Amino acid sequence: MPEQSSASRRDELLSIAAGLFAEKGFKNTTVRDIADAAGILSGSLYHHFDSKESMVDEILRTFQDELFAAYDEVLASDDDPRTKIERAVRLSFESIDQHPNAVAIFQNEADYLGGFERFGYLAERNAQSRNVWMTLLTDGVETGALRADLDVTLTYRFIRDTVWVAVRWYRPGGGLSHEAIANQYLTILLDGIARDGG
Amino acid sequence: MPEQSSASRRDELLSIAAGLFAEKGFKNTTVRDIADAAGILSGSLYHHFDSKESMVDEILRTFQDELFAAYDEVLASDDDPRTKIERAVRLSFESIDQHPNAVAIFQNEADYLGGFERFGYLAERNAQSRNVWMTLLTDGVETGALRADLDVTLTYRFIRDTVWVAVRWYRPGGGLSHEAIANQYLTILLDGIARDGG
DNA sequence: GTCTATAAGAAGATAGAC
DNA sequence: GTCTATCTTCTTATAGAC
Repeated sequence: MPEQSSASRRDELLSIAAGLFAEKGFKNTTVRDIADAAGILSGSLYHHFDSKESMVDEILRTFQDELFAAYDEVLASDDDPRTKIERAVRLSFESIDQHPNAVAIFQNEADYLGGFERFGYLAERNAQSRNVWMTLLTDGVETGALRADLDVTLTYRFIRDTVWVAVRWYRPGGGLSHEAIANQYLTILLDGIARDGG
Repeated sequence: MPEQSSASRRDELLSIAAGLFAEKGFKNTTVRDIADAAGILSGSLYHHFDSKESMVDEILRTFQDELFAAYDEVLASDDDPRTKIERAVRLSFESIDQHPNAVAIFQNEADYLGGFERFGYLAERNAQSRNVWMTLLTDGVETGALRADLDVTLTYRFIRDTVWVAVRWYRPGGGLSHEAIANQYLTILLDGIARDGG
């Protein structure tokens, strides 16, 4: 099965590239870096991919397709608003656990890459994410699960940034599981760090 | 006064470079980009600076010297632990307001640049920041101002990341002052977003 | 699927004139 | 303090052999 073998090699190279892009940044990673890490010469990469750009494009698209499918599942469920928010937070940390490189690349490069036509879908996904969270939070306030005086827009940005920034220090397989981090995060987010009644 | 005029021009160029580094990233900004924005040719930049690297170095050093002087002042004060934490948070948002470009550059590039000997001081400053916050939070727990069961290390990373990430969307002079953001942030952080008693 | 060889352009930096 | 002119190196990408 030549196609399957070819596909595996593609995935392997993509995984190597993702690790380097995440660690050093897209621009700081040369095609020679990727080829070296894969044990081949830089020209050989072009048998598998059109360009360095198309590599990062494929990494980001694959990751985002999966992530937003998961968000859609939460939105479509009939859980109560607070449970939906918790689920959305948990699946985000799970995503950091499963695809740390893709998350890191997205966090570090999306702003810059999004300015190019080829990566316009990054801005669309950003708007889609905003819709998901604004819906969850607005429902939370309307049903009384969240404080009535909550600034929903500010809270959306707060959650978005604070969840995904964990990719900077979280290491899969380390002492702290993504479930434990999600629990701690939800505790801080939903109950605050001030002493009860303090 | 040739020195003063020279110094202003230096600062002007540094400010232009900082804006580009913050917007596009260090590696994505060429010396030609900087020169174009300043209305001169790229070669002329080297009358003022040794290299592109020395420009970002000066930007980051200046910013960090000021920031850590402010932290030291809070630490040395005789405010109670909760007030110190609030002050540290407020001065961080003020720093984002005053030096948004330097903060953005630090957030985006410190991890990568810190790997080079020349930028080793970035790792030192990182450790120093950790010490500041661990001290503030440990004091907070010991005096009963913060929950006794708080994971201090996790909370430190949480505060560090959540405060500085605001540089991604905060715009000085916009509808929201840095003081207002600090207040909202402290409300979420210290009281949580859950309904009282919910 | 990888290698050899190389083209084409971009980027950081320099020397000396003005 | 800036410009002209240019060097060198790095980087992406290509063509064709194996």
